[in-house]
Amino acid sequence: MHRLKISILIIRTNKMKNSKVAELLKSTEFDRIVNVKGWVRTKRGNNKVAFIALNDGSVIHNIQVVVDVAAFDEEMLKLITTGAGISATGKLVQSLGQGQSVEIQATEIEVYGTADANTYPLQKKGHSLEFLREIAHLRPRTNTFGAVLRIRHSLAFAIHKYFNDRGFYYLHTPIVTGSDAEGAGAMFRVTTLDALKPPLTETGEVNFKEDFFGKATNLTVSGQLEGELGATALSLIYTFGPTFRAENSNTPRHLAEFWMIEPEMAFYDITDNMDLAEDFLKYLVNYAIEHNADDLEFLNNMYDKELVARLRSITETKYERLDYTEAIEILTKSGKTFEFPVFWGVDLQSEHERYLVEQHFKKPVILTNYPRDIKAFYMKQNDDGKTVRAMDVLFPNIGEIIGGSQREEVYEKLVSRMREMHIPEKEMWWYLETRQYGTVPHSGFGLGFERLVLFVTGMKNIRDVIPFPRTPQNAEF
RNA sequence: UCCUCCUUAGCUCAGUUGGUUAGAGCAUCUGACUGUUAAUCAGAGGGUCGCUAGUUCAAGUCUAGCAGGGGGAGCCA
Repeated sequence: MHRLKISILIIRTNKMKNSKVAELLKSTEFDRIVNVKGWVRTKRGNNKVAFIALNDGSVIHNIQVVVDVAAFDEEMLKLITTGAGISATGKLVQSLGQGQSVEIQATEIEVYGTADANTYPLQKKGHSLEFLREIAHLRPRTNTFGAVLRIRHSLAFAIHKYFNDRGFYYLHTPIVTGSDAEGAGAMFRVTTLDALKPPLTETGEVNFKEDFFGKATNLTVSGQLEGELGATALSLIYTFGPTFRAENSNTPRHLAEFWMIEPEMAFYDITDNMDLAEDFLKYLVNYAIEHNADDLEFLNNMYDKELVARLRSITETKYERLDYTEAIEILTKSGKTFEFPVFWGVDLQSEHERYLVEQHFKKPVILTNYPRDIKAFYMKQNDDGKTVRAMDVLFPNIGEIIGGSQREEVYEKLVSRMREMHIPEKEMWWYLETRQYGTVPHSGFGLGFERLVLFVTGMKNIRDVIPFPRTPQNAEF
């Protein structure tokens, strides 16, 4: 009986509740024994007392673990270097030193895993974002990437919350698609055929009838067309999933694999669409300001002194809405010489968009009614015969953050546009049937998730706002 | 894909008109120090100067090719 009691006690001690750093730093319940587990950021001190800055990713701040050197095994303490994974138990007290409000006076420390200081690449200071990109498996352990990843999570959660609270349904559109008519860029082929000797047809072409799906398939470049199928049944839907583009784009704003949010709304016209886009963006930015204040403050101090002010202004200002035609007038009258000449009918270049947003209006701009020849086949045609009800939301620093439109719901108009643009009607029979049976006005848009995260974090390169970026010639990790 | 820049210690970077033994801070190791805040102080170890070829008496430095990376552009989200 006696023994049993002792063993139960031991088990209870070992299973003491682990507290997250975030929760301990906020606590005012002092003089209790707590346990915290995490990774060592730095250790400093002298031969009497050592201070361990411990981080577990729950918050950007570290908790200070105070170690009475005499009370611990010297060899064990030597194992505690930057990067080591440890568990520390001790009394939570108000800090005796400056710089932090609480600290833990350690009574017990367990080292789970060491990090050899001679080879561990992360140090206390001085890492470039370029270097960190090459060690993407370890960079989540840095302050910067901790902050970015927590903000990324918040925004993803806020997207679901925003739509759920407003009666939208999350629709899972396919990742593998047999339709190559989406027209949004080069696609990645999905196949189980032998790359060296694929089965051939009588005319010598690859015979995709023998492929897994019995036809040529690719990774999706957009969930929009399937999204429209959902919206013409559930009224309000959104998609939020990975998207793949095989473009050879090497820029700080492009990824081959990225995440996209695509709401699609029945009975919405282009104005409803713009209202939703503006309200949505303001909500998301505001959500981050409210829920990620510590992380934003860190990024503001380290990378971009105007970050928080810029985020605030985006939530407070009314976005400028104007026609493409008016934008062209502003640009031609601006007196500025652009690298790419401006005239009615051209697609706006980055330099033009940047001028409108950053210099002329100094706030986000929503452009509408673009020339139909530079926009997709499914956009609602205006009565002038020249323009379509497209809308692009342009943001400072990153340019186009949202692209959308009211959709063409009139069967005849849609078909004639498809013929003009050589979109294969036969393959798109299912899309066309939404216009044959109970067609209604509807609208939607696409938001590039990483571009949103880029804007909110103030990072400069899109490869730094996704854990494991996929870009041309790079699919490491 | 086009234009342009970069590559020197584990990391961040200096390195003059080509010239003897390539430097600093941080990190590491040793020592000192009773509460540190990127701790501090003293000392030590650490380099095929991205790779290959060339020019030259002599190349980290000049030239070419290749590799990796950055920035700008296009395509777009």
